[in-house]
Amino acid sequence: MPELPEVQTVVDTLAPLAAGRKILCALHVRADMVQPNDADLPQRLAQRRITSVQRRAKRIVFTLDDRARFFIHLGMTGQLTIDPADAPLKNHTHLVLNLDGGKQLRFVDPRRFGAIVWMGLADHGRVGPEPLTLRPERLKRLLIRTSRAIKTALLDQTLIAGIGNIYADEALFLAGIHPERRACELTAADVMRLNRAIKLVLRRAIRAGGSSIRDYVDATGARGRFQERHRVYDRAGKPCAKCKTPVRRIVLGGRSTHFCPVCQPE
DNA sequence: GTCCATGTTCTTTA
DNA sequence: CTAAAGAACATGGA
Repeated sequence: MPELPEVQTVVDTLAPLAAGRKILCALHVRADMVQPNDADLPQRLAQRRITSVQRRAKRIVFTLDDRARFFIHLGMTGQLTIDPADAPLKNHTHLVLNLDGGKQLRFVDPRRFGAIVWMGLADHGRVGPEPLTLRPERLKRLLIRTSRAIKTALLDQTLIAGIGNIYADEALFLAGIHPERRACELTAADVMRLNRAIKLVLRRAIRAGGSSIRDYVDATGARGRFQERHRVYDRAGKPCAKCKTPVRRIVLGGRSTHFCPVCQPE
C-alpha cells in the first residue's frame, strides 16, 4: 500500500491529530515488529510528547520531546490510524499508543512486512534523495552508475527514495520510456522527462490522497482516489490512454511491470 | 488447491 | 570485491 504519496498522505492526516500530543502509555507492542529487538519501546515512549510527525522516504518519522526519534514503515499492508479508544481492535494490531485527549494511535499490518524502528538520535542511513526535490543532473549521475533496467533502478531505495511499483510504472509511462531500457543508457533528454514525470505523478497522487488498491487508508481511515487515474498500473490488456494500444504486462526484477508498447518504445 | 499483491532484505550466482 | 537475479518473509483475496 505505501509509496511516497500514500505515506505523505498518512503524515498529512496524522500530524494534526498526533503532533503535540503526549503518549500516556504504549499498549499492544508486538515485540517482533520492533527493531532493534532490545529497544524497550513502552519504557521509551511513556510520558513523552510527540513534537512532530514527518515523512522521509517511505518512513513515518516521529520526533519526541527528548529529541529521540522512531519511525514506522507500512510495508505492504500497514495502516496507521487515529481511533477512539473504544473502537473495536482490528486483527493484526501491533501497536497501540494511548494519547492525551483520549484517542489512540494504532498500527495494523496483516502481512507484517512493516516495522517499528527505534532510531534514537541516529540518522536514516542508506536512503537515496527525495524525488520531489531531485534535480535532473543528480538523477542522471545516479542512473549512469547502473546497467539495470530503469524500472528496477527506480525501485532501489538507496538510489531514489519513495518510488514503488505503481509510481515507477506510471512515471515511465508519462515520460514515454520503456521500463527495460538500461538506466545508464538514458539520454539527458530522457532523464529530464523522467524527472519531470516522477514529480508530476507523485504530486498528482498526493493531491488525490494516494492510491488505494487494497488496504491503504490515511490516518483518518479514508481511502485514496488516485487508483482511478492510473494509466498503466494494473491495466494489462486495457487500452492505453494515449493511443488505445493494449497495455502490456511483463515481469521485471520479480515485479509486475505495465507499459504501452507504442508510447514507450524500446 | 493456484496465483497474485502498493516492500525490503538476505542469499545465490556470475 | 561488486552487481544483479532470485528467494524469502506472512497473510488474504480472487
